[in-house]
Amino acid sequence: MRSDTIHSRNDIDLNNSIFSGQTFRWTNIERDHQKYISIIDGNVLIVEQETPSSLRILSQPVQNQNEISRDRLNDYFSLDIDPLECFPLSFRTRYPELWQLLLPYRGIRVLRQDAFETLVTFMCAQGIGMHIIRRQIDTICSRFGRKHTIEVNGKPVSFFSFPSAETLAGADPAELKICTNNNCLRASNIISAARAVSSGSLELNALADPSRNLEEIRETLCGLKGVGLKIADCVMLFGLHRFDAFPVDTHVHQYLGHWFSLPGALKSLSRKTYLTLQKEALDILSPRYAGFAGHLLFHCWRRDIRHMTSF
DNA sequence: TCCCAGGCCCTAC
DNA sequence: GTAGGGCATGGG
Repeated sequence: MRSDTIHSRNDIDLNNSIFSGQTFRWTNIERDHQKYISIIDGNVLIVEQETPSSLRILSQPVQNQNEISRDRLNDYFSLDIDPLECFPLSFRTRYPELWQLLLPYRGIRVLRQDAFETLVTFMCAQGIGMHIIRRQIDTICSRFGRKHTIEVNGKPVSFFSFPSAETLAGADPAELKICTNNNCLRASNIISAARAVSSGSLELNALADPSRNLEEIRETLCGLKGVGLKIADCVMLFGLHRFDAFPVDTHVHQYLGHWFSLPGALKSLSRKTYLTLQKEALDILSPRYAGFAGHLLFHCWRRDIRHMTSF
């Protein structure tokens, strides 16, 4: 297994940052040592904290694929981005108390994840708690993904990769329903989305072109059954690596009212309210990094104000 | 028991 | 255009 170390200008806290919610595919295998495992680009990766600003990564390619490069890891963990610089000076001066509250969250990264995996993940995240979402993804992987067993400190550890679009396109709806919290409609929608991707009628790679217009991408994604504004924005932020995409979920809806007193936050989150709130948020945050900044606000809100511990 | 959790969609008005 | 209910389950 190859070992590598990647560094960041900022502190990185694995337990409190990278894995705090934006991905459901990293699993803690050694809580005492903060050791996590996942599969990225056909490589089994084990990540642990080396120093406050560096990660030690053990990687092993699966199925004779090439080893993952250091550049790719820096890209995946978005170490090219300084989270605090995602907030404009106007924000820092206008909201000094909130700014102080955000400083401990400087280690939070928005991972540049796989688009299809992100799409399915957020299709599983409708109106239910974080632990059920994680359970759904775990079950999808264990039933439809490929099993990999590697050795960690002399002990075998088994892990499942996320299934391909082709695999989910051919999934039995009754079996997928077991994975989607018994929700038939959700299972059916995921199969439809997988068929769109595997048949080529939905080209996620083309949507990842950074020169493309956000609204145009969102319109395409919203053409899928079971995908609305929020899920489309999450796919753009986490799966298409568009840090300018700003999803408004129930928590964002709440903090936009609490911290910024946006009048739209008092209304229910209809399509119209969603778009209004999003536009108003972009006036407060830097448009280029609104989604990245929003992710720090999201976790700060959940942990410091709502005192939620799950992620 | 009740409310809400990283929503979406359909119906009634 | 907006409000309300269904989908589903579990934790606080």
